Amino acid sequence: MENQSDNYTTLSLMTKSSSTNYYKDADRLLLAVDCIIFGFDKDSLKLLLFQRKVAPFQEEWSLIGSFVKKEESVTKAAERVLKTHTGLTNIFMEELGHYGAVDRDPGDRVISMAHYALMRLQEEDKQIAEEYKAQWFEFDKLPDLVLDHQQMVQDALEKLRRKARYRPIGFELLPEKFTIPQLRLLYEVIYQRDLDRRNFRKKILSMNVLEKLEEKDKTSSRKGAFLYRFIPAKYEEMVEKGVDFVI
Amino acid sequence: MENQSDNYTTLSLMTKSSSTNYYKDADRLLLAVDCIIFGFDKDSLKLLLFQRKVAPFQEEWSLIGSFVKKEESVTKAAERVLKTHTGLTNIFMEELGHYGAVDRDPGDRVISMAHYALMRLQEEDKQIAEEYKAQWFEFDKLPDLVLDHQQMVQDALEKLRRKARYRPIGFELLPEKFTIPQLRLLYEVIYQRDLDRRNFRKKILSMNVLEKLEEKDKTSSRKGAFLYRFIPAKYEEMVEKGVDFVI
DNA sequence: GAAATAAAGCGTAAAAAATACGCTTATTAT
DNA sequence: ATAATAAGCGTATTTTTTACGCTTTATTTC
Repeated sequence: MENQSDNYTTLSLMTKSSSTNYYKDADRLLLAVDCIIFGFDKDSLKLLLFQRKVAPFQEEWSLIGSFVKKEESVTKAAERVLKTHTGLTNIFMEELGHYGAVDRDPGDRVISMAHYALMRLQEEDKQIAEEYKAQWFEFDKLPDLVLDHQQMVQDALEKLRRKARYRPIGFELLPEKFTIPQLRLLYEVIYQRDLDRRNFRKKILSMNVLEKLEEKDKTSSRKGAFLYRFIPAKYEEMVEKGVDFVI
Repeated sequence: MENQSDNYTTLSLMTKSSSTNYYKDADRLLLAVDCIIFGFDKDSLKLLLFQRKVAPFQEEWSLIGSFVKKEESVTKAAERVLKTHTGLTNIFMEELGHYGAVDRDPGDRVISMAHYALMRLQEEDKQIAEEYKAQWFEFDKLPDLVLDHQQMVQDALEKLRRKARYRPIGFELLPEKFTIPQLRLLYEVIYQRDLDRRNFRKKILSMNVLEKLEEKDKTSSRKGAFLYRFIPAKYEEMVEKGVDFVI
């Protein structure tokens, strides 16, 4: 399926379009995807990193990434990267933007399409990461990263903040069932500021996108807090009505 | 400066990184930039298109675009495209996103980095466009476009709307001096809905980012309306103070 | 040159949303 | 049984948004 040839001309002859040979004068470049993977674990934001396997900068900390192959879409490449390093699919992932400076990678001219993803973290995920030689870092204690990955991480956090304000992506970072205080804590971590306990509850409940369950979670308080579930259909309904989701 | 070789191996040997030959197994792809250029002319939104010069789809209507060259950044490529087709530089331009489906271009595997740009339109610009074989179309009377360009245009309009709501990019579409009613009309065109004359004025003036001039513009009413100028420094001040720009 | 016209511009009131914060409730540790 | 603690509820206050009447300034028409 994947073509391992490193000779472009040969490869070109093997594709359907080569016969007409349009665009033959254009430069051919290396295109990569890099993924900024956010994880949320109880009360802190984490980032998935791994030690680069190839030179240059071998063994240094890096975002997970790969080159885009000729026969896969950029999106598919990003999904492949995620699967390769976490074993997971069906994770919320979105384009962040391109990083295309000529000299961003001393190894060669490489343009990277950065993507960011959100996932809920549980013990099993940490073990899985280790299996795949990746590691979760506290967001505010990151090591130095290769190339322009530091910049990507910073841009991704900004995008996450902006996006989370107007779209219900925060739920991607929580387990299916969560309490209102947990949800609030998540937003406090993302925005790095306190949110009023009572007003936050009022606001989120007034949007009518949560279903209250009978169970309580008692791991973080004596009284315990009721569990809720996010109902995507109700969110759609809300959008239809023209009401905004704003936190 | 530009390398015209279509043989990757040869080209590779000529670059600084080829000696170490990192990444030699990765596929090399064609990367393009396409630009969605919005123009605003008195009271209507327009889009710049041109007739494609190369096969396939030669002579059909297309966004302006080009392949990214090995020795230029993606951003520089987008600026080059704009300059080539309008003669203009220093135009507000921003990344829209990538279009990377494997079969999006039957000519070859091409990934496109779409960018959108905003510009004020005056008579001279229309003539310039003609010189460059480009043409301004009313936004709601666009011809069929090649490839996935229709999708790009639709996505760009959505991004423009979202962005214009929270960032002062609307000013990019107006002449340096403009009246409040003109500014309102622009937003009405972008959002396709009426905005209350009096409330709009109140809101925009309360932000304190405009400087009132002594001159009046009398082209669109008997009474005439005072001209204003957008002061970027005041906008920065506003951002510093933590006040939001929201229309 | 007076009257009619039309958009620009100003102001005020009502409605809705955001914020601040006191008080009650449920549970557990002592 | 009581103290402690976070969850949850309610109410008052402030701020923002929306609706819309009225005045002003210049032009066109008669």
